Amino acid sequence: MSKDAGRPAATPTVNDVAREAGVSFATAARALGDYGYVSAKAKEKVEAAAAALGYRRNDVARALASGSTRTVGLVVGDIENPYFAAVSRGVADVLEPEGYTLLLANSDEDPEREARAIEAFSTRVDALVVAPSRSFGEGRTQAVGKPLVLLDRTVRGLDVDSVGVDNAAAAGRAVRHLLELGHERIGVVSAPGDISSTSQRLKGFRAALRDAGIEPDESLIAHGHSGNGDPEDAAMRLLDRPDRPTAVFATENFMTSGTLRAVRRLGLRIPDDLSLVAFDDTDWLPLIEPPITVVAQPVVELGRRAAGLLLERLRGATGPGRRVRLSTELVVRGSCAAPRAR
Amino acid sequence: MSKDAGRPAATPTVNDVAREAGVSFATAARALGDYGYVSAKAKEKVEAAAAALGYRRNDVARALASGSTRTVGLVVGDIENPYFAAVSRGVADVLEPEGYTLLLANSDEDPEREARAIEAFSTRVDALVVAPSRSFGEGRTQAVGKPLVLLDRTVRGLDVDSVGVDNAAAAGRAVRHLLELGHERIGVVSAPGDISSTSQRLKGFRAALRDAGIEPDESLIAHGHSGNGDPEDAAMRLLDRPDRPTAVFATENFMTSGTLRAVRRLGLRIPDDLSLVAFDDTDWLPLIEPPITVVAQPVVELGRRAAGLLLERLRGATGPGRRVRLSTELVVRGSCAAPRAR
DNA sequence: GCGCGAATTGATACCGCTCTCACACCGGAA
DNA sequence: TTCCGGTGTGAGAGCGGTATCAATTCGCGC
Repeated sequence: MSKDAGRPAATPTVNDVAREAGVSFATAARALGDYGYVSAKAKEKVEAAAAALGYRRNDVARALASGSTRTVGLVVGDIENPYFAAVSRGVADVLEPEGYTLLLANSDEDPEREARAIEAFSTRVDALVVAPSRSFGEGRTQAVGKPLVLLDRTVRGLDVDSVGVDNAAAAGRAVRHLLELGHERIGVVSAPGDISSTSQRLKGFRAALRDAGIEPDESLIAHGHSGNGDPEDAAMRLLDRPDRPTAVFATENFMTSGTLRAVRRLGLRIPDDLSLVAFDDTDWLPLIEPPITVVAQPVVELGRRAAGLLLERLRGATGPGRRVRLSTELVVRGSCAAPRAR
Repeated sequence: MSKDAGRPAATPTVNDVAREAGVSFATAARALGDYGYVSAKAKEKVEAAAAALGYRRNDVARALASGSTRTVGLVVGDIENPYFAAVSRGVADVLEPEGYTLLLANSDEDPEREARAIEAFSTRVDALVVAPSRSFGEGRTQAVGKPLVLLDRTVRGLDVDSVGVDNAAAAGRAVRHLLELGHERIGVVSAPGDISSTSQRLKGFRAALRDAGIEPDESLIAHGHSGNGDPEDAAMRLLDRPDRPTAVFATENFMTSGTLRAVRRLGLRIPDDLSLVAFDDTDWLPLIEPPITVVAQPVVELGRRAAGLLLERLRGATGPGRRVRLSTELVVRGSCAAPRAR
């Protein structure tokens, strides 16, 4: 019995460790899992055996037995959007020190892929952060039955935690900046309007105009999808016409770069021929000539707060959904000027 | 018995479905799991019951029992780097249709966080894609014992699949572009040299100079970390001196934007005062004035290929590690010109 | 009508871990 | 000495699936 050849070649289990350490399975499990009563001596033996065998805990089994995966899922619209990339960093920053792992899924702003992602997550995560698409229904979330935080967007009639900014107010601030410079014909290059954050921004845009006594001209609102080229086309529709607006508000990262591409293609000069305010700041917007004026969201902080809310729920907090609304900042750079006399 | 109150409130299991459908557990499991023999009638009953109860398969349990998680882990250096964002999209594009879920972890280019991420993944994924940090050791991967694909970088002495580009050749091409324009004092703003892809790019840089009969001047190579501000400082060190180079090669996204910030701060004009070639293309580099000339990697395709290799291994392919080297493209835009006479 | 392989079904042994129990032991209070 | 609460340990029952195997039923050729 002293010479037992043929140790299990595969990854060792608690059982193997127990045998090696000369204790019962239960004791080994306690030592390894760090719960219950274990004498210092036993713990030491077990740990030595574990090290010798190269034991590593099987998280899948642990999750099944304990009912907790120590994992959080994040469903974003598009990871290539710097907004989401930054948010995901914020989420991970808070979650990782707590021992949680972040799972990420791209919905590509496609409700069907979103549904699949949530479905796939439903049994393998403890909680979810979702940037909900247009058709994000209650059905989905109820089915999940786990802590959920909505990111950036909200869903009518859904009483869950959410994190974002006051999109209408932020957009209004951007537009007011243009109005104050004297612009009256202001166009918008917008993401699809069925996303709640976008529709709020449009609402803020219209409200700001009305407050200034200007009736919003819906024909000056061009919509593009975030796919390749589409935002540029939308911007072209808006700018390649004789009565083009003197200023443009771009509602989101991809719309901003699309607008800039169109501007370049048309040979327009900013801010002489066209003023531009963008929603969302990025690394590179200050590097454009002239640097672009933006309404900046505290992106990383948004992620942190989302993770914070989740953590509270995971720790048992109950109660109605909370709305965290962080404030935005108008960063004035060089892309806006008074409109030229026609 | 016809009236059974108190159905399980929690998410139903196969057992609940079986009871509801009036079949045995085994049959329900087969119908739900889509394996073995099940009569059409039984399957129908089970599916109806599952729908009625709102059954959803528990992936954790399935993973434990089957030994496969249908999940792949991706460890990137920094998700905010467009390079990694694009690669992750490529990986997901290939994996998702195959029924795999993508897990993502940020290492922040920190060996310790990388180790933790891999550790956390080791038991919950079927395979890994890793952009290895400097100190990525064999120990780590052997311990994992699962299909592994190295991304962008390689590790000496590690015989595993890897995907990337010929960094030395690509860098050489960029530098030659500058040489052909007549530059002789060429500087580099570089990421840390202990990352293999970066060191290869530096190697290519030096080789190209030597081929042109120029002895590389190490003092013209400035290193920055990808953290905030650091790349800009590195670029400042290089550019804010009387004998500054007439051209700069930026080895990576963050180095490129850092260089541009420094250029702007110093009031230099591109390409009059300084020519610039960057490694890696992004959405916005064409929008800079002048648009930046780059060596572009097929980023999404790199991710796809990595996923492809993984899939083959997951299907049982064996054999020595394969190296996939995709080709890069020099995209000449407007940021390079002949050096001005001093 | 009988025989035999294929189709179908049920029972049950795991997967590797968590967690509840029962039991043994120990020292101090009664 | 007896009783008792706190420690330490081992047994064993799940968690919710997958997979194997034996038992039963079905269909069809002869």
